[in-house]
Amino acid sequence: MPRTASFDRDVLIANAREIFWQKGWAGTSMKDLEKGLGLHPGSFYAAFGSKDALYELTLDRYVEEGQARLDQLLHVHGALGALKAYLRSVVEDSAMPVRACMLSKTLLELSGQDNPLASKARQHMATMEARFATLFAQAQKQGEIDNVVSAEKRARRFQSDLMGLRVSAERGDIDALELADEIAADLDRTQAKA
Amino acid sequence: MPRTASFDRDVLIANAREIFWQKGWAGTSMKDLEKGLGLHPGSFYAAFGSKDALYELTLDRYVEEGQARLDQLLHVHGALGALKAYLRSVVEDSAMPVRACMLSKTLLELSGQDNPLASKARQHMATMEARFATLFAQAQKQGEIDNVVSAEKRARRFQSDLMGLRVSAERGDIDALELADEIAADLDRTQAKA
DNA sequence: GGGTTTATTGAATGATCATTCAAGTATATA
DNA sequence: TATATACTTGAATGATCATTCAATAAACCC
Repeated sequence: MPRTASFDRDVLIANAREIFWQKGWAGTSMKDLEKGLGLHPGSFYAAFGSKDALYELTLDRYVEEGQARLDQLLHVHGALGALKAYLRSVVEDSAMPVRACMLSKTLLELSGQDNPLASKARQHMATMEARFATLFAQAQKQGEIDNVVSAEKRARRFQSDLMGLRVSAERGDIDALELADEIAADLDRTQAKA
Repeated sequence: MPRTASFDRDVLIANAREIFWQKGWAGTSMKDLEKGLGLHPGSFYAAFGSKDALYELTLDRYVEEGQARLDQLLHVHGALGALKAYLRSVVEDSAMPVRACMLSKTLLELSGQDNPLASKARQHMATMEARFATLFAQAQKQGEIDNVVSAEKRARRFQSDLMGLRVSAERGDIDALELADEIAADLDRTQAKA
């Protein structure tokens, strides 16, 4: 029957994620993708349909990997430890091409233009937030932190701080690891109600 | 002598700031600017030189206005009160077309492409951070907050939290004002060393 | 190994991008 | 009112954008 494709779709999506993450949506041209993925237009469109469709796939992949990393940290450090370790990991992991969160980058670049990808980023943020809430609830249940403030509120604040940390890290002129540790240290403290 | 220009340059920069802030750098086309400013290409290039040059002007303007707003809040609420009020103001001010910080948007969109405007955003962030540090030092001097942690460190954390807050606010699906109050409440608490 | 089927190639498409510039127009002085 | 001077206009520029498609090449089944 037919000829088999010469590329590994999964690898291509991973490469595309790196390119999009670094250069942004508008900043990544088809030429960049063709060069980075080693694909000519015909193959590209046959495999992914469009630039936007591939971007969406990379966004999904990005979140899946974040969740997997969090699961792994949970297994090693427990709930509270995982949350703390996650803060460090996002600014110290040298495998990550960019410091800022890809969801934040997508949201900030595209929400003003009502691009559907911005909504997609919003949804993924909500998913991550829910994941954080589960971990906070677990930490509370195990007595690692108090339950003066609900796990949901803790999660929302955590994600906000996390995104701030990662924007700060993108600046490059400050000690992001120190900042991460400061945020992590706050997790231990009894939370005051706003 | 010559004919006088029919437009107010200051008003045009303010309009451009709004357009750029909302739609982003790549998301704003010359057509958008021509329409939004009521300027034809010739007039535009005579007045501003290039799209990038105007963007830089709007970035400067953006920071000037932020500083002015902070000065005003300082006069009304004092140092610590100004910092708290600033947190609220960035998410509740209906005159602001966008929630996310324009410096963050610029940095995240353009740092991956090594655009000089990203460096400009970085510089402005450092300027704002220094301004915050001055306010924290003042608050410490007046005994409004402890001095366990230096004003500079406080300022860095404050700006990080602020940027996180504003990215969160851009999502639109969470109560940003509540989040702002939570961050503000933390300013009163004795700061633990990381 | 021939035929079928699908992957690959790369030129072509039309749109839009930022920018330029020559021609036309209005104003302020003299 | 005449003229000099600068502003305004909008068509034209060449580059680059994402995407399409007809032609070519390769691999699998019979």
